[in-house]
Amino acid sequence: MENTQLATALVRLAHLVSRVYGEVSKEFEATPQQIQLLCMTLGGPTGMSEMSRALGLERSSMTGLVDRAERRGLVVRVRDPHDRRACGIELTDQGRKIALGAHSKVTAQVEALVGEISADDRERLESLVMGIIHTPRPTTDAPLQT
Amino acid sequence: MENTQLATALVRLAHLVSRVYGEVSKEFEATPQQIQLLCMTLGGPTGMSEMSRALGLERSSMTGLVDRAERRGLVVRVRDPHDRRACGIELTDQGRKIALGAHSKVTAQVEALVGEISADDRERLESLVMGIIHTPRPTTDAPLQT
DNA sequence: GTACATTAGTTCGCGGTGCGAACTACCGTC
DNA sequence: GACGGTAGTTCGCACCGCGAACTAATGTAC
Repeated sequence: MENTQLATALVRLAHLVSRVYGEVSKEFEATPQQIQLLCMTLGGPTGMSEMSRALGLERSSMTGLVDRAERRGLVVRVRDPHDRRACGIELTDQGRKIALGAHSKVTAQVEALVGEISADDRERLESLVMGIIHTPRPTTDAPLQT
Repeated sequence: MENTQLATALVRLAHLVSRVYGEVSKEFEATPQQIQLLCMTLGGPTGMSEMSRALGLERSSMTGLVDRAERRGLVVRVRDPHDRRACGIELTDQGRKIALGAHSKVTAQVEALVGEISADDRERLESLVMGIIHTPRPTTDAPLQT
């Protein structure tokens, strides 16, 4: 039987990263999903459909998430000049501030999770994980930004 | 400035693992949190407090999660013979069946995420990730089972 | 140009989820 | 026995995600 310890370890690691999101979002009086949305929007206005694919959400869930973020003054919907059906999601000043701050915190705390490892180990780990996340997959999952 | 690519890569990996949970839980007509609860309970009856710590949830959230799982016939609450305040959570036959099935599926799909890597790389990755998850932390986070 | 298929996003109903305050029952310590 | 602490629950609230059904708009074939 194949060794399943790697899979179990990756699940636990994922859980630790989730907890980082939980803690950081509390600091910014937001929810993990809101922080995820804001960080993803740092790269510039993005369409609802593209974001829902990237986040693995149904379109209706995306609508709700953006509604709540908009209601808090963190994002605004902007018209797509080329497609009247579509709209882009853009950060407000407050949203951008929170996105940048949360991004830094999440990064710092995930780095803290990794802890003190040698430069060789670090490079190897990064290379292996990058290999995993960049492997093409059948389902559409656009690269997720933090 | 320190390289943040590792942190970003780990966040993306965590997201991929979350999506695995999402997909597997749909197959078993459950939610990711319910699957997480059931898998954790495979190791035998566990107290609410211990589980809430392991899952990073408030006690009231644990109560709700167990309520819903119990209502679905997946777990039962059992009295603690030594402490009338406490109760243990135990899997029903149906719950155990789902837990075992989901655990296999999650493991297989996380393995599929990892993909084809050399035995050396695989061993190295496992070692590095195990190092991360077993590093002691200030907050109590009991080891999480899948 | 028109008809049809498809896409983008929204609305609605539903159930699940998580938090925190406040509470009760119980245990441990002095 | 009194008191502090623990285990778990209740309650109110807001957030979250899904899927069916819908409208508006775009793209494609004829």
